Amino acid sequence: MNSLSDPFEATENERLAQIYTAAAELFCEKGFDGTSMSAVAEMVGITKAGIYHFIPGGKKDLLFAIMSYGLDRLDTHVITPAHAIPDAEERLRSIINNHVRLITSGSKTGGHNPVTIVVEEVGGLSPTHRRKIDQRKRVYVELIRDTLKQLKQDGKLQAVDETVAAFSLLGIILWISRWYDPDGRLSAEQVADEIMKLALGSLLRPQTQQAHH
Amino acid sequence: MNSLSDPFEATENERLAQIYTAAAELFCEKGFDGTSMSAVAEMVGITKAGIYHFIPGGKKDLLFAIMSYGLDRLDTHVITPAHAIPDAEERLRSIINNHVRLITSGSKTGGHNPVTIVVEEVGGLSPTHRRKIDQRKRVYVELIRDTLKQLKQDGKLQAVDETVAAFSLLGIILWISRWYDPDGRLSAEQVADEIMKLALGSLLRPQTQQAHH
DNA sequence: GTAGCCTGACCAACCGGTCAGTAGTGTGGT
DNA sequence: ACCACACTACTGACCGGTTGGTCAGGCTAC
Repeated sequence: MNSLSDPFEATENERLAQIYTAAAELFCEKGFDGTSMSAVAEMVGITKAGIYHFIPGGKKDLLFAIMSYGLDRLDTHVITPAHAIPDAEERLRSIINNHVRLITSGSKTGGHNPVTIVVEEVGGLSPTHRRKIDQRKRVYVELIRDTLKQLKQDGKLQAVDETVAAFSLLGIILWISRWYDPDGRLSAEQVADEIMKLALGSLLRPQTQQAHH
Repeated sequence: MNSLSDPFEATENERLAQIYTAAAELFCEKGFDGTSMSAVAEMVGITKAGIYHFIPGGKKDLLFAIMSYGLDRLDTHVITPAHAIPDAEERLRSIINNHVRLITSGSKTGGHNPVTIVVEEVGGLSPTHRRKIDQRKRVYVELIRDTLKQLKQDGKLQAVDETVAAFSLLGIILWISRWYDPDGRLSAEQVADEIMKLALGSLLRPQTQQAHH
């Protein structure tokens, strides 16, 4: 997707990784329009002109790169593992668990992570970039919806609309970053367990629910 | 709350109502920082200086007024009716139903409504205004959580954490405005029904669930 | 020497906000 | 009937400051 592979964790191109990390943090904190290039530069420790030496495309390309990275993380940690699971119920459990942990673990590393930025700030993208981002998001939604449809074919799904159920599940998960406090009463594991209980409780038919360890 | 009562529906002070409506639409569309005063003025049909004749407090006060109006709508359509219902299960049904309909009906009137703006853009407020908005939001969360606690005392609640459940319910509802299409396959009533099914399915214990007409 | 990294000075455009002034409208006095 | 006054609604010009972005050149390191 990006010309550079995983810029956030690169050991070479250290400056580039610093820029992406700083921009991601500031975009999450103050929003895309509320963050200036000078602010990003200051956090990295160089001049604004220095930023444009590494990011020739400017601010919009920065946003696109960060969103792409967030979706890359979703791909590797949630979507790809899910594709390897044939059983629908097991796949749904995997999706919920991995996505919740992706968000809660991200908020532990000093605030916000690039995974949550993808949701908002789509307006700051160029039409071409926006189409790419939107399509990747749609792929994820369809993964969830297809899993629910398969669950229905297996006779395990309650009498609910799959589309509404898929979006509701997404709403629960994406909302976590707004209220979860890693130093609070509940650990990330507890939150993941509770979300799992809630989601499966409303989706699976009672007789098919079974305890999981 | 505001020095002017319900500026969005006032027949007098027509210009003021126009300004609030235009600003709410633009803030939802492009974000607070992404919207300029000139843009608001242009949509209303007057000059930027003309805006400051009606909104002496400037941009921040505009945002605060719009958020307050959104919370006013939540108060009158969701919170106040809920307080009148002593039974916890019935009260929960009322909250879900009214809040979902408030959001779906709002998106029918030409895009976004001020109810959804309250969630984001809190960073644009002054500390004093932010405290007021945050406190009103907290009141609503506690209404839901208290209702769940009472449900637990009644023995109707499944074995779930009330806080996580309350936030998850909020996540489902607030996320609706991001995907609901009033011209789409599902009507507002159908969406409300589906959400109700999903939410109650994960919260109420099976033996206590009963069909509602 | 030359290639990559980075700076300081600079640019037009735009930001939120101010202000003097004006057109129109109604009011009161005579 | 007429004028003087006041008030509201609004404009156009303008302010200092900041924005995203550029560019010529300097400083290393190989």
